[in-house]
Formats: sequence, C-alpha cells, structure tokens
Amino acid sequence: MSLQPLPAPCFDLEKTLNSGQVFHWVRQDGGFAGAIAEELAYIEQDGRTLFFSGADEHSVVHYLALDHPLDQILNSFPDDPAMKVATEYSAGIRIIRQEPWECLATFLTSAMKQVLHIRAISLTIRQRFGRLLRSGDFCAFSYPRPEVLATVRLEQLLECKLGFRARNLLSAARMVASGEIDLEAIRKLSTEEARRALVQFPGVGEKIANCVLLFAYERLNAIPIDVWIARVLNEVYFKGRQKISMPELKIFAENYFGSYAGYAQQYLFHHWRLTYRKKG
DNA sequence: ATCCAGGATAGCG
DNA sequence: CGCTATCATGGA
Repeated sequence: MSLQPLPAPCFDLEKTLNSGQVFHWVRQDGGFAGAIAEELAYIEQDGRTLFFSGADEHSVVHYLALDHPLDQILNSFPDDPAMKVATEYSAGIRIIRQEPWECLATFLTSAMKQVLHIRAISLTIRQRFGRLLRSGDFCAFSYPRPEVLATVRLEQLLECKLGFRARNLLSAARMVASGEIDLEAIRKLSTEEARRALVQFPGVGEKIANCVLLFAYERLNAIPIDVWIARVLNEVYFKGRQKISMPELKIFAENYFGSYAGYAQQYLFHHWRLTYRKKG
C-alpha cells in the first residue's frame, strides 16, 4: 500500500501515542497501526515527516492535532526547572483529539490500573466487541459503539478483566445509547457545564472527567490530577511543606500552569512516569 | 509476599 | 470538609 507524506514539525509520533492518552496503537513495520474512530490508519514517522495510509489526510491531521500552536503552548508553560526538564523529555507530544465515547469508556476502565493494563483492557474490548478494520497488510479494531456495549452481558465484560469497572462501563454505555446523556451535545457546553454532565456517569469523578475534557473535548486547560501529577506537585512544588489537600492542589495547578495546563500536565506525566525511581 | 496502579464513592467524625 | 475502607486485577 502506498504511503502518503505529511509534514509534521514539532511532533513525536511514538511519544504521543505512548504517553497515556490513547491506548490501542500497535507497532508494525516501523510505525503504528490503529483506528481513528472507525477508520483504519497506519502511520510512521521519519524526522519531520509522517507517512500514512488508510485514513484520509484531514483525519490524521485533526486526530494528531498537528494544527495546535505548539510554540504558543510551550511558551505558556511556567518557567521552572521541573517544567523545563519535562518539556525537553516530552518534546513533540501533542494532546490528540479522540472520539468522546471511546475516550470516556477507556478512561472509565483506567481507575487504579497501570497504563500497560489499561492498554490490555482496551485491546481486548476492541477485539471482542469492536469492528475489524482491514486493508492490505494492516488491520485494527474500532472501539465498540455504546449501542453495542449496551447490549452485552456483565459477565462478558468481566471476562475482559475489568473487575469492578465493568458495571460502570455497562451503565455508561446504556446511558449514552438510550440518549440519557448526549456526548455530542456536551461538546457545545462550557467546560464547567461539561464537567458537571460527565460526572453523572457512575465511575466518573473529577479526574476522569478532566481526562475526557482534555483528550476528547479540546479543553486544553483541563488538568487531570492523578497519582503521578499529585506526586509531582508534592515533590516539586510543595517540597518541604506538608499536608497539601487535594482541593488545594487543584486550585494551585489550575492557576500555576495556565491556559494550557492540560498540555503541561501531559508533559510532566510522561516525564515522571518514565523516569521516576523511589530513590531519586 | 506485599505494595501499588492515570479513582470513585459511601460512610464516618 | 477531611479522612478511610472498599471495590478487582496484575505487574513490579
């Protein structure tokens, strides 16, 4: 299959796809095969150029957020040592644009799971309930639509090793499929209204809601605070002090990291997750 | 073996 | 509000 070139400065495909925002891309032939919503795509990178096949160009550009103003985003980061190191380490990561249901469902299964296992669960659910997309030597599975998951039995989800998250995923699928909550309508809401809508799903609290706001609804100031970000804040920005409550951490983070707090968070997350060792 | 993982939630003082 | 136990499962 012929590969189509695409200029992609200030972009790192491997880091972006493996930074814990999306979990289903599979290495193949020096690149990655996966699904962009219901479209099969194969993408590889050579320096400042991407080569892709399957999906159309607009889908790839939009999904990978190649139109984001990276210079402006990087300039918005606070000027401190931890941020500087993370920015170098995570250079080229972009906050990609995921389909809302697929993003919500994936992060519903992320509670108290390591990135590796979130990935395993995502791939299993896709293989068992999604659509097989095939073209030439490449194939991938789409994430099952809510209408599909709404009809599966709880036991089938438990077989995917979801544990206590199975009930939440099933409930969410039914709430979307029935029209009780309209994920496309949420796109038009203010960030605060959207957050209030998202936490109506069982199993979705402020952290997962912020993941969906950031990774699916383009709210680049939304900042999910997980165990890693809390660790960064406590060990870097509140070193020496004690007892910083979660509400205080949130207020600090939103103010300190600014209008692209979600981006800053993703750079810190990627850096710390891959370099952190307990003894320094 | 013991602890922890991109949390949420109910129950408690 | 702030703290804690609990919820499955697997990797380190």
